[in-house]
Amino acid sequence: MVKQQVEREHSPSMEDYLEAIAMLRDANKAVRVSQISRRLKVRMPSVTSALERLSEKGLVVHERYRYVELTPEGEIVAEGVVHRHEALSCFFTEALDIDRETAEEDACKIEHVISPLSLERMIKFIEFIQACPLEEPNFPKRYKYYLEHGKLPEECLARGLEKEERRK
Amino acid sequence: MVKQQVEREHSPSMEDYLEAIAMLRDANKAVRVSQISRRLKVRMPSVTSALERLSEKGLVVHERYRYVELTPEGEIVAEGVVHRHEALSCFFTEALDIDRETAEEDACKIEHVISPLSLERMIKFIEFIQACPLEEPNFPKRYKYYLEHGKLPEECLARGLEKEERRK
DNA sequence: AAAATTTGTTAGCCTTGCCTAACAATTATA
DNA sequence: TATAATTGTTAGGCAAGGCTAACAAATTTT
Repeated sequence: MVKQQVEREHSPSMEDYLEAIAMLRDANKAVRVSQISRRLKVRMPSVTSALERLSEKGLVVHERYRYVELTPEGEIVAEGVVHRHEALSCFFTEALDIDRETAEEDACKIEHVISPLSLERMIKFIEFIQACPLEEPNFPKRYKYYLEHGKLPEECLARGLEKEERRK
Repeated sequence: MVKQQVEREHSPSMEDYLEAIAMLRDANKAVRVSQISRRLKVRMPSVTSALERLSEKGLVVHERYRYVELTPEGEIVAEGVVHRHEALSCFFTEALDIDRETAEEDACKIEHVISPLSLERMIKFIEFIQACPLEEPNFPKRYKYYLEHGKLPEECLARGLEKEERRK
């Protein structure tokens, strides 16, 4: 709790709309009110009014009854959201071994509130475990073993103990 | 982002109030409107009206001009929030090596949206790295080295290569 | 091209959750 | 104990962001 110093530029809701628009466009779908509505599971009038608010902020262009487009600035914001989303969902699946669906759901929520630092660290973390593939059992394997058995694999403990012994 | 199937029981705001009440009480401070107001950085009338909403849901007891208390049910909800908060802030500091302040801020936001599964995995993850202390350089050290130098420590790579060699 | 369907908008309502201003109760102080 | 200071409440406002109902434009079908 305790409020953050700097208020976020855009609300979670606005970020969701921008993200949805960017992703529909990237999927080569016409970006229409109905598409956004379906994707975000809100009714069309909610989309219309959201687009109005986004227009006022200069983030989208939308003529009545026509397609929706991002402005260059909207593009930048959307890109940021998508990037956070992808990093988070990757972290959840790769680092924490969470199923894709849950990972996506959590990413959708957390992308709106996570700090740049924490996000950066999650990305570094993924890099880190990907840089460890030579060790056997490597990081993800050991972690999965721990998830399943509640302890580290034998050989891993053994290796640790060896070192302990040697130290004496 | 695609809505979650199950709507959260209580809003982030309500959870913040419950958490604040529990923590003030645990700090042996009188739980008064003014205290909550200070802690959450909202004005007193906002607290009064929030308490009214919480009363209606049977989560707090609050007589006009008097102290605030949690009901048994409010207690359970508050406990859940505090638990999520602590697990998250621990994960950020211990696993990702993030400074306490940022960790707290992020925990405050994410505690309201994270799924039970992801939370559980973060907890397991902390257990996992704490179960690795025998290896040298151990997990947190290697991770910190990676953060600072952008690569794994020499000896770590060397060990990996040895194994590669042996395999040939 | 007329009719039917789909899509989009407008108007208007509702809840949440914050705010300020004004007032009331409580507590502390002279 | 009377007054001052603090604390809390009430009343009322406002923005965000959702909704439905009714209507209008666009598109598709006949």
